[in-house]
Order: sequence, then C-alpha cells, then structure tokens
Amino acid sequence: MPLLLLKDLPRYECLLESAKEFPDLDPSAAEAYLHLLRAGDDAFGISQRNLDAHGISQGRFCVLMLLWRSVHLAATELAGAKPCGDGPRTPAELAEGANVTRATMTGLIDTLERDGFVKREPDPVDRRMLSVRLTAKAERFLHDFLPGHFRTTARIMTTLSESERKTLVRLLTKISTQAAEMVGGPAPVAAEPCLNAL
Amino acid sequence: MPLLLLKDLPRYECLLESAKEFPDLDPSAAEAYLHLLRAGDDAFGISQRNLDAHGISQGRFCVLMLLWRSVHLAATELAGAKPCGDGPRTPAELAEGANVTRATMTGLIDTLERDGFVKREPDPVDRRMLSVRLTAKAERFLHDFLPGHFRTTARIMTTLSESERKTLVRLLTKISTQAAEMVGGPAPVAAEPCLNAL
DNA sequence: GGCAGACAGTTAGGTGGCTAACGATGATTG
DNA sequence: CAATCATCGTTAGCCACCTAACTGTCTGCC
Repeated sequence: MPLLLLKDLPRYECLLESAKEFPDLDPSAAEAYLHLLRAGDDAFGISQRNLDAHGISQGRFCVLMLLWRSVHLAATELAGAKPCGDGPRTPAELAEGANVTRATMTGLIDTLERDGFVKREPDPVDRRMLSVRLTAKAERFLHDFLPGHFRTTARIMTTLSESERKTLVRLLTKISTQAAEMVGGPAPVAAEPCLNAL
Repeated sequence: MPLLLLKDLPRYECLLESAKEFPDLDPSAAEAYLHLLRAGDDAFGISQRNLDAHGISQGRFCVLMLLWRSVHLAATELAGAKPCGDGPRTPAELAEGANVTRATMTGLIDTLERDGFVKREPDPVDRRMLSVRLTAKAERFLHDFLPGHFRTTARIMTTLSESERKTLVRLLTKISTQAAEMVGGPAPVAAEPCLNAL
C-alpha cells in the first residue's frame, strides 16, 4: 500500500470543532474526502494482498494487463468485434496507459524482464522504439491469477446492491470530473480501451 | 501520486465482454472498484499538487498533522472539551497513526528534522523512547498552509450536494467495513482521534 | 541478581514513484 | 542537405514505502 494515510478518520464532531478555528474547512466535504481516500486505500490494499501472495506488484501487474489486453484484443478483433483501441506495445504507450513516467516504465520493464514475464524487442521500422511482448510464462501467470483476482474485487463490493453500485459510480464520476477540471485540462472523459481491468 | 493506476477505465460493455471469458468477473463490481480507485487517486493527486507546491510530501504532512493534533488537543482540553484521545508523540505512536511501519516513520522524521519542522527529544523516563515535537517553523507552516488545503479539498466535493455526500460516505463506509472484514480483524470501526484531517 | 523475552528506534537493502538530463534517432523545414 | 526540433528509451539521484535484522532498554520471573 504505497499510499500513506491516516489509520483512523476523525469523528464528524471533531471536524465541526475544527471548522470553528478554520472557516475554510467544510466539514461534510472533508468527511467525504477522507472517506474516499480511506475506502480507496482499503480496496487497493485488499487487491495488493492478493498480488503480494503471488509475488507480483501492482505496478508490474498493471503492465501485464495492458500487454495482455493487446493479445486479447487481437483475438476478439478477428471475431469481428469493434476494436476497443490498439493495444499498447512500446514503453511510452505503456507509460501513458499506466499513468506513470517513461522513466518509471523503464524500471518496471527491467524487473519484469529480469523475472521472465516480458521481452524487449527492437522495432524494425523506428530504431528509437522497442516492442514489449508477454512471454508464455506471463500468459500462464495471468490465466491462473485473474479468476481469483476478479473474485476478490467482486467480494469487496458484495455489500453494495446493484443500485448502490450505480449510485456510487455516478458520484465517483462526478468527483473525477471535478478533479480533472481542477488540474487544468478539460475532463478526459471516458475510456476507449477494453479490458485494462485491474 | 504514489498509486500506479490505469489512466482510462474500461467501458462497461468491455467488462461485459470480458465476463464471458472470466465467469468470476462481476461487471458491476469491477466497475465500482475501478471507479473507486480512480476517484480516490484523482482526489489524492489534487491535494498532492497542493503539497508539492509547498515543498512538503504527503507522508511528511501526515506526520505534521498528527503532531499538530496533539498541540491542538492540549489546548481544547483546557477549555473543558471532552478529550478526543491522546496526541501521538513517539515515533511508534506516529507510525501507528499514519499506518506505516516504524522504519518508515524513522525516515520521515529524519527528513522532517533535517528540514527543521520537528525535533527529537529523549524521554526522561524510558530511555528507549523519544518524544517528537513540532518546531515553531512547523506551526507557522501549518497555519499558512491549512486554509488553502481545506479550500482545495472542499472544492473537490463542490459537485456533490449535502445529501449526495451523506450517501457517498455511507457507501464508502460499507466498503471499508467489508475490506476490514476481509483482511481478518473484526472491523476497526470508527475513530476516536480529532483533527487528523488531511 | 540475572537472564529471557518484549519493546523502541534504527539500519540495510529492495522496490517503485518522481524529475532532470542524456545520447540516439527521426521529422521538419529553411 | 543541414540545422533544428521532437521523441524514444535510459540513466542518475531523490523520496517514501516495505521487510528483516540489529542495538539498546525495560520487565518479569526464576
């Protein structure tokens, strides 16, 4: 769990108390904010435990999923499905998809290659570029790992009904949109890629 | 943003598609899970930007808030308010409050001390222990920084009405409770501490 | 008294984030 | 054609997280 967070959230009355000293503190907003980070971290931690048990980190898993999507897409596209976007192949595309810098992706690919999950191959056309491919070992790993991973994430949400899930997604989307607005760029709305599910 | 995450979330139809291949994949659960991590990361990133602009990291800020709470509590307790819990003082207590290991806390206190925000003092009674205190510089920093921080977190939530915030907190609490159950321990219910608002 | 065990803080070594700067290659354009 | 600019991947160095092992100190029980 890379996210350093407070263990216990403050009681609502304490927020109210603090708001007297800090007029800028909006108690209900702060409460929602803290619970969002807390719950996100909790859910993240659960899936992290799963990954740890299989000796793979979140970052590495993310790269594997992005690459696996490429393979998967190629297959479904043959079946005539509308393409969900090209699968990433190069380190730069992977960095973009995983939302990290290219330097970080270099490090991730280093360790994945060291552990035999991935291979770097030179691009025949543009000699600046590389192509990153999954090894058979990685495909076996994903095939074994994913079902349990999906069960775990499903279990985190078992306490919510279908309509509660819809409501949650609606509220969270509002927050993400607002956040995107705050960083400057005009809302990177939705998604074109397919199963980059983690 | 220490949390490595996918940039774009998969479309719902793509989740449905993938569910055909993986019966364990519950599309609405996966959707909720992904949006939760996405929104949590977005909100976290916004406040991170704020901290970066002031040259302080999330981890360091967390420690400052825990220590500042001690001071704050001492003050309000004089005023007869019911105590919201003892403020953490020792590295071990701080590690517990910030949800990191003692080793990590050593590193955080190292850099905070180096930058003059904090001082280590020997405990007069138990020579194993230290007491960590805020310096005047840190108090000045927090006094200047917090109002803007509170405005930022409030702004993230401006898109939600009061009742939406209540709903969100309710759903997120359910998730946190479920997550706590899954890690083993019986739900670390709520919070005693006061303003460890981040 | 003395020794085993518990506990506080640190150290060492690994991972995964970041920025900044680099060399190599490709694209643009005067 | 050559200079410039953009882009790709990497490197170097920082920070913050982890686990495991260590040192020093207290506690408790023969």
